[in-house]
Amino acid sequence: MNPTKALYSRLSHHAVLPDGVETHLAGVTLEIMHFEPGEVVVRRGQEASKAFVACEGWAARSISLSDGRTQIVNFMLPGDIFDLQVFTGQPADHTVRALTPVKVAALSREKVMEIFTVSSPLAAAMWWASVQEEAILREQVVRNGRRSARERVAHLLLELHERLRMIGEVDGDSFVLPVSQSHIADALGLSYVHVSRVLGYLEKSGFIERRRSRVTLLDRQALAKLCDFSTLYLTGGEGKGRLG
Amino acid sequence: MNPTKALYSRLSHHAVLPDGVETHLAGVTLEIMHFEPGEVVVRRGQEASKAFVACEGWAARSISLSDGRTQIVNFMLPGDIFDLQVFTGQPADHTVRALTPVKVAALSREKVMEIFTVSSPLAAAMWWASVQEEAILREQVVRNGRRSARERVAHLLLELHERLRMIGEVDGDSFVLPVSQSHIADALGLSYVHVSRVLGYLEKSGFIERRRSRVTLLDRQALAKLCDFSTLYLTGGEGKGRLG
DNA sequence: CGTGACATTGAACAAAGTCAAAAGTGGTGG
DNA sequence: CCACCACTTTTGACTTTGTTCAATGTCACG
Repeated sequence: MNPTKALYSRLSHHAVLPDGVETHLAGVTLEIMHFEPGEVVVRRGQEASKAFVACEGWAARSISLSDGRTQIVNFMLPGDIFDLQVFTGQPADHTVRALTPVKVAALSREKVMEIFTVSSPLAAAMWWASVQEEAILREQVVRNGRRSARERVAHLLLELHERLRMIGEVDGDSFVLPVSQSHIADALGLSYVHVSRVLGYLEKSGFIERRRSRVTLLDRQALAKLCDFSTLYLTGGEGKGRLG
Repeated sequence: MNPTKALYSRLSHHAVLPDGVETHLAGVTLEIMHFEPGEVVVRRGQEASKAFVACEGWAARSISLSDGRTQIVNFMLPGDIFDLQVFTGQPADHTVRALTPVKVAALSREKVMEIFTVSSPLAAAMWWASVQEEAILREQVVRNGRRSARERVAHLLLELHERLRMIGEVDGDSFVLPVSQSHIADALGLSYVHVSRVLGYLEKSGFIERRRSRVTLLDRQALAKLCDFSTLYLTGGEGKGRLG
């Protein structure tokens, strides 16, 4: 996906962006970078010098304990903006790693400033993106803290479906889940063995279907009920948010 | 605590704030609000119209499932700035509730804009605060996702100690923990019964001491080792972060 | 004193983890 | 095309961790 397009489609999904923004965006030159699965985009401890816009592929932000236990804090999908902390020049507290072949657009500190200067609606849109990212993070806390394994898996599937829907990467109720069960386990704070069991259960019970890495949600309603899923945190209510 | 002072001391702890900022801050009129324990500061679903600076007392941001299970997403201490999402005018995805008698300063959308306009270092400082809040949130995900009950409790105690230290509310290695074990349980994704057991264990093993609501960390080193605690996410490295 | 909220403790139970082995899956090179 | 490789997924047996239920204790405060 074209980086301008990825960013624009993501921002415009919830924000009423005024005309001309797309042009502003197009005017910002971006440095494109590629990463293969497993490669590190941002390393914990390194001072942040760039922000990123994901264009293609999946990446994960993770934090590891010294004994090797790893928690994936969130998945990053095309259109996601991350590491806007660039302003503070602090070392990253997390590592970002490509899960599939990934294309990202890098934004230097100056570029980000330029965006903020050039277009205040755009600045607001980035603020919006950061607010949404935090909401996703909060929901992740609830998911790992208060939901059972079944609920966690169902909830994650629904979240991913919704987020992918926003960027046009779903085919009806089905989408490609290009990560191993072990990654899902690291995101949900479970063992990969248990994730396998739960996915098996969801499939046998008719909630989902799996073919290769493609997942189909056979009954979104039932799944949502199973895990008390609400899209509030993703969409910010039914309508589009105001900006500016 | 004086709201200007709370905000200033919090911001200055990690940011090199230029002279004059304190004056700018003092110039911003703030609306002070009080809440008693249990009272709601921000209700889930309500459109955000104000941001807040906590001045005195503890509050908690929480999200509940429809069957009553509750997750405290984070504790809010004096100096914390929250709900800066005010810009987007979205409904809150969470509820903020006072845990002790609380004093907060409310900032209307216009006030926040004013702060951003009046002082760009101050704007940067607020950005910094929001970056730190996100880091705390990420660590919360790791804590609930990949740490054992013992580790979670120890980790939370160390985090609170550090955060309280930054605002001058510790007495050496001891501090007041003005919340019930049931609140701690809701923050850590555990049952309150188990929190009681773990605190009992930590006390019997000589890691901590409890007297009324005061906790003393008898061996911070050992506690930190027990739960793999690092202050990186709170302090952003050893030195002060750059801003602006 | 008595009351209500909070904390502790024990026993039975359930959920998820660990360990180990077998069975797919997909990619590569002969 | 097939054999081989590494990786991922599945499955079973067993263990561990934390929950639930219920009773008992403690403490501040009227």
